[in-house]
Amino acid sequence: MTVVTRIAPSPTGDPHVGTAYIGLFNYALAKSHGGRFILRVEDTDRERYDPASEESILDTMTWLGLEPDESPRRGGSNGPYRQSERLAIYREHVDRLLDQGKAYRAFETAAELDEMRREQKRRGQDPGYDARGRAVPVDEQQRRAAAWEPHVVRLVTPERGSTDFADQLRGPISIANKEIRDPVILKSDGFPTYHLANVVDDRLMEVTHVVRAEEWITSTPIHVLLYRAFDWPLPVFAHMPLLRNPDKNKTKISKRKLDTSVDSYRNQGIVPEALLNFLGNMGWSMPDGREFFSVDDMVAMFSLERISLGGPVFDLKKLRHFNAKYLRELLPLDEVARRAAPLLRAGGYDWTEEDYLLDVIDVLQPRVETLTDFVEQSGYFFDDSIFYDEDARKRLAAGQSYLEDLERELSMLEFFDYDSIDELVHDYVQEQSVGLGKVMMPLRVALSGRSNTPSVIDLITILGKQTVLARIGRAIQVINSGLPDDNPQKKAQQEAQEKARVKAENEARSRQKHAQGDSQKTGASS
RNA sequence: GGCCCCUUCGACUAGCGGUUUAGGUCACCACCCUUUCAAGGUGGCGGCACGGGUUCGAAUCCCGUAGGGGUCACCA
Repeated sequence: MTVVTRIAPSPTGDPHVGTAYIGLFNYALAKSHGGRFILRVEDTDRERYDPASEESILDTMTWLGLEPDESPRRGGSNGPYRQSERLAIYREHVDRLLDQGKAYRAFETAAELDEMRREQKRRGQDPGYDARGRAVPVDEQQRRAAAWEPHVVRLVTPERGSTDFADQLRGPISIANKEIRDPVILKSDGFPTYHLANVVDDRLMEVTHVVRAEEWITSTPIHVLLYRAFDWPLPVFAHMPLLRNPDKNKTKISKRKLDTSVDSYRNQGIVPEALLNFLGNMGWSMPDGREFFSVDDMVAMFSLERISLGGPVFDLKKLRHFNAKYLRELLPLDEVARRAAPLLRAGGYDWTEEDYLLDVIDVLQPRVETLTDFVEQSGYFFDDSIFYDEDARKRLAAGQSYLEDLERELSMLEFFDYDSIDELVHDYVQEQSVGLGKVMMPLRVALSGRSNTPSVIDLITILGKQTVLARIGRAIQVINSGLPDDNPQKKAQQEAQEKARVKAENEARSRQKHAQGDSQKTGASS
């Protein structure tokens, strides 16, 4: 028997990490059995429907690499894969139940139902539909329906006993039938509810394993009853633990308390491999204890038995750690560069030599956690207008003589490669008999404007002779143009002037760049 | 509140009756490395919710309690 799994997202907003999570496990289960993985769009709620959402959910699955074998985009033999296009199918199935007396039309208005619940509450009863609609004779139901009286269709459920099913992860689950009470299966707008559409579609799409979030456990008896009403065999049910907020009580993951948008993580520079690996460790573990693994690795080793049931907290720090691991170890350098490039371009940076980019990425790699960190930390590699703040100026001033010496010595250096530079600088430091830091820090600041960067020798090597000399020269100018003194007004004025100058330069550069054409810009993914 | 599910370090987890003085990872702390910041290395802190059973033996099995979550819609 072919294993068929599915995810059934509702297009009601941004692609949700929960969808990615459940998608990953459905994908892994199907693929580990050589089966199929389906994506079906559950757009039966016309109130919350968001037309942009479906596209973005589909795009996100592609970005993640969890390509469905069948979907609205890809099609398939059991389509359509959008529930709003399957209304006739649901209608037909509802009619079957109606004909067999397994369902009935109910005509209560919303106000009536509200009143019923109020009354139940007043009496201290649990609120719930009291099956009053069953009392309406079938011919009357038909007559009123024919007269276009608004109504829903409800499933007849047993009043006594219990509905039992097996959860693959939790064992037998039994829920008393009095908890169920004739649920609506067809809404008055002619759209099915989740329960009906879900069961019918899973059956017609040959789904064998229903892997979904824990929150569905209590409505599973409705689905079981529907399968029985249609005389269909049950699929395997497996209810995954719910991802949790990092709050005190670990409540169900929610937009209010956590960023739940996959797109948002994507825009923050999280790579799909890391997100998936992180998610794969939520409630699941490799038999050999490996924590870093690809989706393919997961597929190779997957089994439902290794799922643990405690609700895992979605820990941003751990996600970032996984991402950092991918960025600096697991992904090859050129791949990291390939992914960072569009973000850098979007940030207004440019370069001509591919090797230059690789060098920059290479030295920055150990100090980034996300792709966007590359943009934040690499400005001085692409932008000559270094801004020296007060702290920087102090550091420059402290090393003025070293800068002057080194400018001269570097200008005379014939071979401007790492080893030569390294030798030159170290010789100089020895000559002067000062601490390395006393020389390196002013140099670092002169070249980058900041006090934390990769190794200074790397900086010099990558930036190249011309740029290095120019920057040291300008730094010396800055020192000579006036040390920051104790006059705060003057200081503020200086800084404002300097900032304005840098800003103007940046704008000029960016205008130039736009004018040159930006057909390659791909950074602003949405 | 009724019903259902869950419960190993702050977080993610390994463990499926004896190999356990409960292992790993993140976070945190310390040290090492070091021209800064990182990265990396070493070490540390820290847990089987509680109470009963079953058993020669329980984190592992059973019951209860507590705690947490979910669900009770013409939303999925």
